[in-house]
Amino acid sequence: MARRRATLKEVAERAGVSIATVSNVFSGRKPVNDDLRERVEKAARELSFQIDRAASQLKSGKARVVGVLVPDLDDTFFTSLISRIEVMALKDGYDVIVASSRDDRQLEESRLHTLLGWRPSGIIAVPCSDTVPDILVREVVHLPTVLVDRVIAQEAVADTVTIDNFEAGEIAGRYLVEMGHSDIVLAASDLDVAPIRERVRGAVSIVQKLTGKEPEAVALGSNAERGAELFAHWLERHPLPSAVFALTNVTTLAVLTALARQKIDIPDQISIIGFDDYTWMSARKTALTAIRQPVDDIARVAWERLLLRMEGDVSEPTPSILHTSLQVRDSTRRLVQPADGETAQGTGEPPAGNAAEERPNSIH
Amino acid sequence: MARRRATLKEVAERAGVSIATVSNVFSGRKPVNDDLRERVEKAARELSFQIDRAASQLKSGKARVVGVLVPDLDDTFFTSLISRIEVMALKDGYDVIVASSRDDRQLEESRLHTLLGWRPSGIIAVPCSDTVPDILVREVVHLPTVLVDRVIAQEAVADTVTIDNFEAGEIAGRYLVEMGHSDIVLAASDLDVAPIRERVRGAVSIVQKLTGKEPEAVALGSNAERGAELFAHWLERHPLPSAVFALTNVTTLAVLTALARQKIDIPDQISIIGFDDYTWMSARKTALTAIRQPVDDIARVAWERLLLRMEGDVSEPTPSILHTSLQVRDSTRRLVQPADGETAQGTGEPPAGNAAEERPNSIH
DNA sequence: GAAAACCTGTTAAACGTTTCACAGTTAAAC
DNA sequence: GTTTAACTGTGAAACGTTTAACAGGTTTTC
Repeated sequence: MARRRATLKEVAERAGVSIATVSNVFSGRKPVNDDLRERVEKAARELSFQIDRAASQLKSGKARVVGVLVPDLDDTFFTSLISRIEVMALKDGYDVIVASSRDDRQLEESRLHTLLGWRPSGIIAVPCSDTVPDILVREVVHLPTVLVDRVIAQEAVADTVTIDNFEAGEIAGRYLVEMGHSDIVLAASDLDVAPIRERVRGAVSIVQKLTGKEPEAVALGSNAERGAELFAHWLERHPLPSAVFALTNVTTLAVLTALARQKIDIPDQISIIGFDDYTWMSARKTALTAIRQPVDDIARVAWERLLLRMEGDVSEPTPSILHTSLQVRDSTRRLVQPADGETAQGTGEPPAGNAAEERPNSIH
Repeated sequence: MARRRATLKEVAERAGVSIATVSNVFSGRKPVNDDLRERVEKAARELSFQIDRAASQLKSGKARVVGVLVPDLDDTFFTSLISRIEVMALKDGYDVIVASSRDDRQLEESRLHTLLGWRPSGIIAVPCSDTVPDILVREVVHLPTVLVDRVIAQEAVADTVTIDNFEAGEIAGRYLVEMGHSDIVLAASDLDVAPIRERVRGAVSIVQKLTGKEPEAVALGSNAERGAELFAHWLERHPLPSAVFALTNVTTLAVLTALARQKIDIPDQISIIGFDDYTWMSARKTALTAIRQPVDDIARVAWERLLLRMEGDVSEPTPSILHTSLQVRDSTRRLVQPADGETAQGTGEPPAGNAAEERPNSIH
């Protein structure tokens, strides 16, 4: 059915010029006289012509595509990342091919393989585990690659953009301790993932240092519903901790769901620090205190590094480590019980209780 | 830097066969003897060869790519859609190219244009307005196209997958009336968008029919933060309505944010029905009653139709209209004031007040 | 046992671009 | 007024595949 798409040749004939000229009009790599250019543009319009990327790419070897691989397209953190990368890529004239590994190492390899079939100019990948996929390790020499988020920055064979996960754990841990908490649970997704381990390490080390107690880490996976069940189950067999620090946005959701189901009040019965910062977190009566990842910056830095590489930079792999901040809202309650010793007056900013301070500390 | 990627020719030489044979091994379109096939596969592995899609596509004219265009990659509804489409596409051997129009008609045209440059086998598009972009209208003859969500099913030139927006409005409106509400506000995003208009029409008509009152529709745009401001502003100059029906997930967020900031209690001071169904909606003490769109089904139906078209089906454009359901949770309170007349006993399912019934109706 | 049919592999011609080398033509330089 | 340089346009050769047409060799068929 239907007529084939127009080609350079047809446009050239219609405009009465050579195909090289038409190509020049479209690629802009050589100047073309104004009237000729107009003739060409008119002809192209009439045939609703558009350059065939496959042919263009085959001949020029240049792709103007970047592949983006993430572990999960249902996780807002990754889609925010993609959203921002897409904007910047467009600005610089690149298209984006998206692939999801669904947290499966094998699928990851295979998705990466197809991605490479596009001969992309670059790859931005969030590996699903902290071991960089073999196929990427091999390609990294030829192909600009930026690894984001789930990477061990020091070990990486390519540029990396990560947050300071240890610090993130520390910030949350310190804040909780300053608010008088010491009976703290860490809602982790998966302890096999390096960044999560780091967050745990950070939180554990500071809490231990300041209070002598060691927070327990619970693994809730990366599905909110399942996580909620796991956490509910955990709650059944343990006394209620005074605070939970959720280590990912999914576990934040899992914890909140479980607590909501059991009608446990936040922050009166339990304090919460969440992870990531999304609109829904403040669209609640008790707005959520959370560790904010600078998604915009992560995306920007990742794109900038990739662009640099695609433009030919061959310097040593650079790790970029960005910093998180604590978004203080209402979900963390100051414990009134006497602090043990001087520990609560730790380092860092003052307990910054703007919102937290205001709320009545009554327990009902 | 670094060696070029291997080509068919190099693999052929190394395996001591012709390039046609290598091609056959990879495309599987002609059988190849086992020992030869093994030789080829070995050679390919050693050179880490992979078919060049550009060349393959140029020659064969077949792309095995579909373009997916959505208005906003930060909107979970669209990313869920993409996520599901990606899974199914992969299963059927297609890759996905994602583009976002950022709700901008002009950008939409241009993104669509680049998408077409890939010579995709098909397009799934969520237009940003209800007028189908010119470029698509022209292409629809050549190119399998499925229009999703923001379309007027009856007028479309291509297959469409939508929900019954009028019905969605009715369901929410009827439920609110049955719960005793008549002073209702509709939190719309943009009244220029057909589906939103339909939702408004549905809600207005049923509420008017059952109570004689006409709900007011407020336009809050498609950015949650801005929407929250607009709604807060609206709240300042109007008496508090007894219920709000938010017509999109973003306006749901906007309304909740505004209410949270003003410390207006849900459902004691105001009842809410949200739109879409996401984890965060039930991860709250007062879980949100909401109109649930069958995202899975929408994605599935869209993909199935597209696949059919890509396989050569040339029948008339089919509109698929899916149905929403009300997810009753705790954010809608039963009003105790005497119902005006018999109106509240309308049609449809009983006021189904499982969760809503339980909560104390005290106003504090 | 010859003809037909079937396998399996090869040769070579595209596909629609980009881009190099070149050819006119005009402008600048001396 | 000739030589150089600068500008614009064209011809034609790739790029790495797919695929029709064909060529042997083996098997089937009558």
